[in-house]
Amino acid sequence: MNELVRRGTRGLLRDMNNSRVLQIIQAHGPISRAEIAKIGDLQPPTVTAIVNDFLRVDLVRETDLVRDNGNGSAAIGRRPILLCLNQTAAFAVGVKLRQHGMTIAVTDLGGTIVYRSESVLPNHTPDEALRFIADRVENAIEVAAINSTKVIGLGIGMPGIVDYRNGVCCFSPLLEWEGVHVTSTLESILGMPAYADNDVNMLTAAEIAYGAGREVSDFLTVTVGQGIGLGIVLRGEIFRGAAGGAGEFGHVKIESDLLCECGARGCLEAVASDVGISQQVAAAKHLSSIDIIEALELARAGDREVLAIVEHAGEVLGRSVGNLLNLFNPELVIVTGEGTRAGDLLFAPMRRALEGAAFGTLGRDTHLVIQSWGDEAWARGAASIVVHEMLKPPIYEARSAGPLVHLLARSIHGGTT
Amino acid sequence: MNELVRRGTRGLLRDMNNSRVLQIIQAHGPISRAEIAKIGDLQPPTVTAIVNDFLRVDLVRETDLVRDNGNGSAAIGRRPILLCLNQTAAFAVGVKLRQHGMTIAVTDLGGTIVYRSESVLPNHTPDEALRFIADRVENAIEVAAINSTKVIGLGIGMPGIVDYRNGVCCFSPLLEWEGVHVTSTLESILGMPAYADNDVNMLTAAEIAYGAGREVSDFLTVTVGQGIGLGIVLRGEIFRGAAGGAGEFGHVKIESDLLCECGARGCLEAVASDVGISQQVAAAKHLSSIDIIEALELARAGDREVLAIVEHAGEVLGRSVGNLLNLFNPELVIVTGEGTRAGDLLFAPMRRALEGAAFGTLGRDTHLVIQSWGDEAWARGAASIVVHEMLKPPIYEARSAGPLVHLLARSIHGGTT
DNA sequence: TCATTTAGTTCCTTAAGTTAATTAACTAGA
DNA sequence: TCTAGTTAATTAACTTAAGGAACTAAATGA
Repeated sequence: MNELVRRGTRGLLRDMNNSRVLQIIQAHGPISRAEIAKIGDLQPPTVTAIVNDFLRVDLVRETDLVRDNGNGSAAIGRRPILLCLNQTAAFAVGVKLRQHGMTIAVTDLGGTIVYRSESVLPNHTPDEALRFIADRVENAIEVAAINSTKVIGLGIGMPGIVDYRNGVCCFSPLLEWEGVHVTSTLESILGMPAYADNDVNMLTAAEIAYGAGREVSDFLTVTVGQGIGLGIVLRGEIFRGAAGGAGEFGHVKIESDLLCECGARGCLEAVASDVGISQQVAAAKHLSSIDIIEALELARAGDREVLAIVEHAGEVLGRSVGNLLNLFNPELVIVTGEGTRAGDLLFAPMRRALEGAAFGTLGRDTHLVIQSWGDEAWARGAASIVVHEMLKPPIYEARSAGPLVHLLARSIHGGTT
Repeated sequence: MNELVRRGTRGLLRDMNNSRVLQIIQAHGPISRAEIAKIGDLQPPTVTAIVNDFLRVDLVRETDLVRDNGNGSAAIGRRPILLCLNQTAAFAVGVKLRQHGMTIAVTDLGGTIVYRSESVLPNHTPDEALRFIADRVENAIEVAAINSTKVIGLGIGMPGIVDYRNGVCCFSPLLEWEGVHVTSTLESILGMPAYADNDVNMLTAAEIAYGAGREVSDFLTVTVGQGIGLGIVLRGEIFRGAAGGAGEFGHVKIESDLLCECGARGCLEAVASDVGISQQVAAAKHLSSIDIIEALELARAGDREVLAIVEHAGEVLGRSVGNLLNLFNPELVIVTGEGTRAGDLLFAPMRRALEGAAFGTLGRDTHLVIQSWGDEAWARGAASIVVHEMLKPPIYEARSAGPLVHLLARSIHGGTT
């Protein structure tokens, strides 16, 4: 039934508690050992031992911040030594692939981008493309002047269906990739753990690590832009489905005859994405094409025909998201992507339709966050998947030792520079 | 982020390996210790120690079955001692609540029903109803002549939204329950672990334990009958959503004006459930009502009008299930419930619509099983949730010690009867 | 100065996986 | 029939990491 769970080995205990302590330090800012023990339900000696490992690797640092009770009165007893994550103890590389280009970002553990580059992705075979990517990554690390032993891994996001567990790009029409073994190739060239994922999941990972999903264990990320995507977070983990194709939300079918880019008719994407809306507007206005921004200006200017199209898009989107609530019952839905610039034009009808479609009180009980769009989110997201892999409880079997194990193991030999 | 994972305590290792070994014995039939060690990636001494615990409690028994290589030629070396689960070492009680009645079933670990009873559920307050249920359960155990120390727990399924983790029935229109603390009440009366769940999830649990989902880690159970329900299995675990309301599939909205029993318009249930179909047929034939069986007979007799209604129901159902494939990407979809008696009348158009709605090759890659309907499935399912709780890896924090821990702990004091 | 309180460490114990050696039970060939 | 070879299962010694008690450190306040 569940052969994926790790067996009970001695190392598992330490791995789990390592992750537990590190996660607490990361989440609860400067914090004392005693407080960690309390929050994590661990024994003080265990915390001491684990923290010592982290201090040795310089992953965690002691601050000389003096305790303050808030009300100004100093508390009794020995002052705690506050610990915080050393954000620059390690770095992660994020790669976002597009149809003809790629963005590379190097971030520290806090998600701060320390280096960024754009490249044109030459039109080669998958294998050549991967070699090119690896070359650009090596170059980025060099130019960013980062000690390569401090790089804990590479996250790479791409459009299409990706088998995360095995690191294989199953099917990507835009890249024209099918069954490409992404991570194994990159790992063997670069010598660091690599993680490949669908691009929407990269964004979702950023939400888990730094965004609105930070405090929430079950939420959905809906991306509206050129296409419509969905990231699913269950129990604090990104859910990817049996073979990695979960969340093809844009190709959910609704009652409509509009032709989608995927070749099918009636996809949500064909009605409610930026591309879908502008195509509908172009057809209505008898134009060969129209930019989404111009289309929205027409709507804002009060063009009834265009308004109706956008409103309908909002309704359809709202109903589809409402159906998601029925299925997933999340605490939170984050809507993001370039499409958020449509604002209330799209989201007022969306909210209405959403409450109508959700079962019982689900529509009112679920928080909805419309998040304005930052272009750097993709890049941070790709890197944050690596950080996330480092922090998550190592409960399931993995292809290889995770970033944290690597980091701790390395400096047993290497010393503490 | 993920405070739900258990901390790394010494007992965790043994708990995890206990579960691992027991699961292997349960799944792989009569099996030797050596083979368990191989499959489970455990050391032989660990297996021996764990198996000894199980033998002491009589949960597992040694058989004198002689090894046979299949080709008749006896193998070299010492013959393995084959182990198998003692199905009657423990019993679980399952309760299925309906609007005005309840079914109680007592099963052994293999899911064999050893006792079964029906009761009318008197129309009382939730608290009185729970007392009544507890009374009937105690009676059932007594009449079934089972040593009460061998009863490992109670599973109770009900229509509506149930918070499984906290054992609370949040909202059940049929029972007129809202915020009822089911398990804590039953546990305190009966003195055994209790688990409350949505009724569809009970069926799904049965599929995991004994059905088509036995070998599959990600699948969906779609129940078609009076209503339409959905059970979601991810990584071998039933997924219940943030507050237990995941899987309100019957109230997913489609393009339709039909009024659903829930008060909303356009629910899938209003179009494609038994009730929905017969209501549509009744309206078309200008009858006040018609039985679903008669309606299907009309269709089989060739009534074009009725055929169109059933066909449309199948299409809508297929499109909705196809959308589920896009979202969950399961390996398998099991369709079950009374509605399966409609046969190809409903499922031929369903299959067609399904393939059209699923993205890319998802429709062809996913197995679809239409499962004929056994009435005892609900009852077995409720009990099997307890068995499932006993077998599953104890990775997450639980309200109290699970059934396996209970069983092993009890007979340290009690001896091995 | 000294009792009190909270933080953090040290040392010993204990549970449970790990390893290697040992015993058990069997087959096949000389 | 004896012996070498092989697989199964157990035993005993070892190791790791959590658990717990005692102890040191550092602060407050009378």
